[in-house]
Amino acid sequence: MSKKIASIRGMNDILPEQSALWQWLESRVKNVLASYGYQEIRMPVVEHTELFKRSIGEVTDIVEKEMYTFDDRNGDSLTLRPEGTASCVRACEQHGLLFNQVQRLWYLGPMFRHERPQAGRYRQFHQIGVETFGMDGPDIDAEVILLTARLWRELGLSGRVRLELNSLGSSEDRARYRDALVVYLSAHEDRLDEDSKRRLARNPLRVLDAKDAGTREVLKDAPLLTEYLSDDAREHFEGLRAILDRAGVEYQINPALVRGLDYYGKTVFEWITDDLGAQGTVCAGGRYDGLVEQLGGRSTPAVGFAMGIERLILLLEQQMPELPTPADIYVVSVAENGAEKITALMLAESLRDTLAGIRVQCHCGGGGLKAQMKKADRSGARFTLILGEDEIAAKTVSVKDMRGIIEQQQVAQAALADWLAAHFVSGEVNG
RNA sequence: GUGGCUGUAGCUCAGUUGGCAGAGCUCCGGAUUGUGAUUCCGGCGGUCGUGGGUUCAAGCCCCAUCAGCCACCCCA
Repeated sequence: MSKKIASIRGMNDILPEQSALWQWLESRVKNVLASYGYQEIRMPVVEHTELFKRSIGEVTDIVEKEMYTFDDRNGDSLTLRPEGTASCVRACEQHGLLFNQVQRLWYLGPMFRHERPQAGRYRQFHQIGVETFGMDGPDIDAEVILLTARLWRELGLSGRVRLELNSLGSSEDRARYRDALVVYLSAHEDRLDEDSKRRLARNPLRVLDAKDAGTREVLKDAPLLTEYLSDDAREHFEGLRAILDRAGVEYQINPALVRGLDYYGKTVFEWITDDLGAQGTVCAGGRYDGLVEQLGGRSTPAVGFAMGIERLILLLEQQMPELPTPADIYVVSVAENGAEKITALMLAESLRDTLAGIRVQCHCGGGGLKAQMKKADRSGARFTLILGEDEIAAKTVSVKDMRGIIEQQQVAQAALADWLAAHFVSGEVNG
């Protein structure tokens, strides 16, 4: 026997048993997005490496050590997308979707980061992302957050996630603050833990959420980001808070909330759960007014977020919503071939023609009636249709209610669709 | 990239101080002819993650490697 080939580390198959939940999640999310008038955009999974370097930031971990980058046959450096925002901006810009107009978009798909796999973190993972363009007021920030709040209600996760909020100010505000912070922290560098020293050099704002006690002590007297906010940024943030308060969305201001990607400014937010171990962030986003220009377009305000589908699935698995089984009707016939089998297949076909939305599974392959009944049971079907010699001769079919509520009976084949429709539609059966 | 724990049947796991590889579930078949989820009986199924080493003998001890889980880093 030759050696078996396994999937790539951190890149998982989603098996039928799980895909039902994925589909349930995706359809609910899509409904909510549609209810806000958002439209889908689909981008390629591979882009020029340069796109991510310019958007995410050269010195971020993502770009420095987590990207799947390779040379195309013509020598171009290509990268499997580590996130969707850059691609989305590129696509919109490339097709003129941003000039003098407003866009509300969403996408769904796999992202790739070469990290060590862990609960809720994989090398190929899936995000549902939302990006809006052309709106600079706090109203759109609020809309996007209200949308996510509705999502949690729709998924039954409201009680398990909390919202954290912060404002990073404009990019100039942030730059001034960063300088002040670096000056302060450098003066106390000897009291910082190793991680924070490294961050100080690479991404100073991230020192803010250090866990080390000594570092926290130093941070007590550090300059505050809020003191560096421009009036514009401050008003924007207060405007957003006013809307959220009015809408009854609860949140916590977290001054240490600093998104890892370089392009964020002003509003940043995260939805966090405590039920997933170390990977608590389930949805994160914010405003990135500078990114479009940074990628060569005209200055365009933008707000967006992304949520990790695997993490949401992990949460949902803990509370399993009732999921549909594969079939509503299972068709069984006593002979593996011959008249019964042909009639069974034809009957199933005609039911699919007539009964829209009803799922009919026809038994194929061998097995006695007993075995076939067992399969019928496993399929979750409400009714099993039995075709044997007697039924063929009489042009009928025996209909068995697998829940035993309706007595088994013979129904004329010609009247079968109506019989089933009546029982499914009447509401006495919920398929 | 760093550290800790774990890899035995399709799945969940047991396996004594090294001495011929086990259970439950699933699957398949049977318990009077054409009727499922319960019950009873039987059967299929493993080079013990992989590669080396120690030993008369390795699932068990040693080394390496791969994978999974958990945490750090980072992030959805």
